[in-house]
Amino acid sequence: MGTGKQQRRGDTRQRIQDVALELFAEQGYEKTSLREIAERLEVTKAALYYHFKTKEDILTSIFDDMTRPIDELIEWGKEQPRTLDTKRAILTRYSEILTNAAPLFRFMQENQATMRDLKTGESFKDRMLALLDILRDDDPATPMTAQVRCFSALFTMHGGMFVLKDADGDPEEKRKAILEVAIELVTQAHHGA
Amino acid sequence: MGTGKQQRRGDTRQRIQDVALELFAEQGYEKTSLREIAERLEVTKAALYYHFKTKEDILTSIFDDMTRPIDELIEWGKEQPRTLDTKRAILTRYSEILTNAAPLFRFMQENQATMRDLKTGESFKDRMLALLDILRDDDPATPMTAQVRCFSALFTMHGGMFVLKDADGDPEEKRKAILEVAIELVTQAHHGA
Amino acid sequence: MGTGKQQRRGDTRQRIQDVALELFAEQGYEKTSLREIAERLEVTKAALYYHFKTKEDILTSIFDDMTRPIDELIEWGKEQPRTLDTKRAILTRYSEILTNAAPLFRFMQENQATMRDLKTGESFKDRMLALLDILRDDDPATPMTAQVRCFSALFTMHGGMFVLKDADGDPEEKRKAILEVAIELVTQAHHGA
Amino acid sequence: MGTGKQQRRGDTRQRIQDVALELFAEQGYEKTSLREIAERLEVTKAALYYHFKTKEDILTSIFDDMTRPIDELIEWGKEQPRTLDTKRAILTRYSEILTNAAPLFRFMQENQATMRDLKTGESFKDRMLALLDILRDDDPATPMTAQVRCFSALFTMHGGMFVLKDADGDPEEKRKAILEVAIELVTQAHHGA
DNA sequence: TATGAATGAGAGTTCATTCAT
DNA sequence: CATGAATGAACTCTCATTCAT
Repeated sequence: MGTGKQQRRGDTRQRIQDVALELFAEQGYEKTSLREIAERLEVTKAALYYHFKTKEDILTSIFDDMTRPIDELIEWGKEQPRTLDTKRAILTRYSEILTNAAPLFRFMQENQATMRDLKTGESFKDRMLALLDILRDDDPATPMTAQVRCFSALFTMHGGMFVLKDADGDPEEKRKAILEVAIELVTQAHHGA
Repeated sequence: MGTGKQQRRGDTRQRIQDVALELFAEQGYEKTSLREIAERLEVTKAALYYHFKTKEDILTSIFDDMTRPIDELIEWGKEQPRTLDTKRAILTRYSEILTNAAPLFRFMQENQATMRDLKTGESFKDRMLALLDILRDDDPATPMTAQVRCFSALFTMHGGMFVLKDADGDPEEKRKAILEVAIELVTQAHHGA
Repeated sequence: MGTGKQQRRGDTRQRIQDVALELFAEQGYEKTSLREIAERLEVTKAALYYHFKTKEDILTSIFDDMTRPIDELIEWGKEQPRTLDTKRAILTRYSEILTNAAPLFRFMQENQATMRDLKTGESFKDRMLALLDILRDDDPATPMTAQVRCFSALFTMHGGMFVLKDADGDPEEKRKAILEVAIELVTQAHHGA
Repeated sequence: MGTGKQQRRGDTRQRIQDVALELFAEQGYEKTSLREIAERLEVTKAALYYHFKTKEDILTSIFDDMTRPIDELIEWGKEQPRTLDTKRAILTRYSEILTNAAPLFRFMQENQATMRDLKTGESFKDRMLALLDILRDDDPATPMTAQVRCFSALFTMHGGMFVLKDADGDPEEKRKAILEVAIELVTQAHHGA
């Protein structure tokens, strides 16, 4: 209904990011060619290069926009006392972040090999470790199982998103169940288990 | 001398699989070219095609060899009563399988996007679901959290492998800690939590 | 402050030529992109097209400005008697022209393949032949060696510029030595050797 | 007459070098695309990559074959006494080398900007300097003009090839004239002029 | 006097794959 | 049991150029 090329002006950069993430998540980073992205947008490949310096740059730019909430969460977490309440809050907020940026996290989950040699991947790993640092206690007496529980909580949340995608049931209910289990894991760890 | 090309006769097929898995795990499936594999083996690309029909075929053959233990485990599990002991045994044996074929599972973990459109990937996913089916009870009254706990157990074991790779501590100890947490999760699920 | 964009007004055309010649001489014509030129000037590529019709046009314009002295020299030379003194004067003045427009001549020296299919290149070659015509005598009895000596004189002057650039010694002294040899070559030619 | 694809087997590498040099000399290195080379040979671009690792590698391989005579000449020259006879012999033999590999030297002459950032170019420059070192005397009292005469001799020979290409007269006669002038220049230099 | 946005053509390069020998 | 030679399709990326604003 008239939303043709007119409305597109000025938002091309954004549209590239959207379509790219869509395809990256759908097919993987390596298997998605710039030709595909361009075709789906009905622009030329060269147009992509007007807005982004390289293919990797497209991906990076998507991350930059979407990982800001995580950085804020980490910063906030670092300033809080290491209480169980803090940890619960971290997980709760992280669960929301995950939900809001689901395609991006699905992409990461499924393209770890690719992420590994992208600068962006490296920095994301650092963020995860920072979150882990907040969840677990630095006490050297902390048993190994407690550490396992903590990363298990994180993994459960990440994995849950797209595993339960296929399962039946209300998405919101599923999300809450995942969060609940994650919180429980961290709670046990907090109590030294 | 003597360990040169002489000894190599006849085991080329095996050597291709070894090197291929090594590289696939290291760099990802898409980013590993047949040229690289051939070069590292000091044979020509064409030689690979004598032993395998396609690139995908190399990967598939590796899986065929290595997933047999899982199939046996599933078959065994299906015939057992759905007791907690059975589930514990499943997890314990699965932990060993994972350890024995670590590079392969690391590969799967990091190349999910690739796995998705390989026939092999599909069938592996089926195996995972079969395992899940044994771990969780089919009772429709089973709460969602119980289901989450089950796949969380599986995810924890998968993820643990290469997350704890970087962490300090004795590998065997780490493996046991992971298994312990996984069993606990399934136990809770078994009790309807 | 004050030497910023303010002072630049109106001399953009000149600045483009300067930067372009700089880069053309440094990297060659083909390997210098308009993007580079624009970036170094902190303007957009499109701005270049406001001032010049094509890339080649930029180069041509530089030549037009800088080859005028040569045209004047040729014109002057044609009107003079073909004495040895005239030839000496030609070489002396040409040596000065070369020194004043060193980057341009370095560019030509090193980009002959490019020059060949530029209209400008063709016309420059004509100029060289015109100079040669003045230096050598048209007498059909002139031995081949005399002709060789004449173009050798020209070549020596051209090549000297950037060969001796690396050598040690005072630049002005080197220039004089080159001129001296060139004059000697033409002198010998003039005397029929 | 039956010299179709049959005869071509096994000499593809050589044919690529031949055609490449032909085109490089004709149009310049940058302006010659691999597509052109491939088309003229009636093979695909990929075939070129079977025989050579990169475009630059094609050029390098041509040089490797053709500069061997120069290396031998330099080696020979270094072992000789620095007499005038030696220098004359150097020039004479160099003149023959130049004639035999005329297209290559024409290419170098006209693509100096390109040569400059090729490893091959660097090493060729070294060879020229080595030749110069033999021609000129290391005596610090040697006047600048003597040095100029020496490189002028070399330049004259290089330049002569393709300048006199257009001129009228017997090629062999022209070559001899050039050689004569070059020898004279070096002779004068040798006598301290 | 310039810019922002885009294009079409083409570059060099790599890939999985084939097949006669 | 393997190689040498080649292909076709695709890739990422760069270029000179255009044009409405």
